[in-house]
Amino acid sequence: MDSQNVKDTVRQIFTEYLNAHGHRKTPERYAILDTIYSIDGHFDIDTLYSLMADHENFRVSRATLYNTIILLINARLVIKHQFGNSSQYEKSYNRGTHHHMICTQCGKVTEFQNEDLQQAIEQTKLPRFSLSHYSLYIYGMCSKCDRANRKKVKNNIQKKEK
Amino acid sequence: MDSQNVKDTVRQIFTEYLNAHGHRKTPERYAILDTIYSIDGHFDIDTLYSLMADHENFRVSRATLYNTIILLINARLVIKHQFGNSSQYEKSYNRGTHHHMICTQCGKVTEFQNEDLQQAIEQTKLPRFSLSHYSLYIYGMCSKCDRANRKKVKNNIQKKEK
DNA sequence: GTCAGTGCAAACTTTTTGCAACTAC
DNA sequence: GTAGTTGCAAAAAGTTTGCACTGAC
Repeated sequence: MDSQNVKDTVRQIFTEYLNAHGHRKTPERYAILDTIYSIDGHFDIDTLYSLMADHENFRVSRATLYNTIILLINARLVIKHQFGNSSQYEKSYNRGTHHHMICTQCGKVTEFQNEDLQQAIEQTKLPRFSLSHYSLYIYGMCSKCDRANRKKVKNNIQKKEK
Repeated sequence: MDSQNVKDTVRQIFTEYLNAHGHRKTPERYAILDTIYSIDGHFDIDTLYSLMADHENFRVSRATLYNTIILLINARLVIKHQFGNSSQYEKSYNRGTHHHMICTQCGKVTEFQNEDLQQAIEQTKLPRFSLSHYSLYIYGMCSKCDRANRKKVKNNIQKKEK
């Protein structure tokens, strides 16, 4: 499915959602949806705000962004993550399942895919719970920070032995 | 392992960590570690702050709590979660690995264990990354909300048919 | 015309930071 | 003694809220 096709489809899904819930179909809402579906990977409210002002030439307030994102989450068109300080979001329609590695030192987030892992999670029997979606966050140290840390520890041990 | 034993062990691990990284062994840090290992389940900074003031009779500033928690996370004695608005923490030593189911309706967080799932995640090869811990958050609907929802939908349909 | 939705600014919450005082080493 | 830590208060960062105005229905 190409990018324009996806945008059309999600716009339609959103329209149905808005109708079903008695919400108004404002230009702001569609502009936000469009912008989000132009972004690859994660974004936060601030990034979205800048993107809309700069590229879409459609200024919306942060309050509206927060309001609209909640609708989009409920319509299952956006998912919310919470690593680092600010909430991160990403489009969810037509996007391959992926997991996240988060470096506890530098905060860098890397995505990776793994079919076996995905299957294992999705096939798990859950006690009295119906799964809608999930997030797997793997914390640890990226190779860069790991190297820096080893060096530091080594130095401290040497210092002590003097 | 009984509770006091665990506390002694984690204190020792922390001491080693502090030594290795050239940090000082202050009474505040050990008091915080002790308090955390007296808590079952999740807690946030504010709860920890109150607990220390009320029960331990050891007042530490929030700034120190934030600072120390970072050390404890790096020492792998505490893990951090981010559901809801504020960060949630929990002790991690000698605590069974568990996953989280979060109800998107009522926000209730339930823990569950699953050996197969745990193995599948831990045995996954990660590209240029050393795992320290991970969090699996499964979103969906708990049985209670699910029932309430079905009822509601049923009522709406009946109402419509009148 | 009405009321949901928007923009703006203020309020609020959580976390970080700068600085003086303190203390572990 | 001195540099890492602490406490405090101020600031920053992210999000929510109240209110007047706008525009979708």
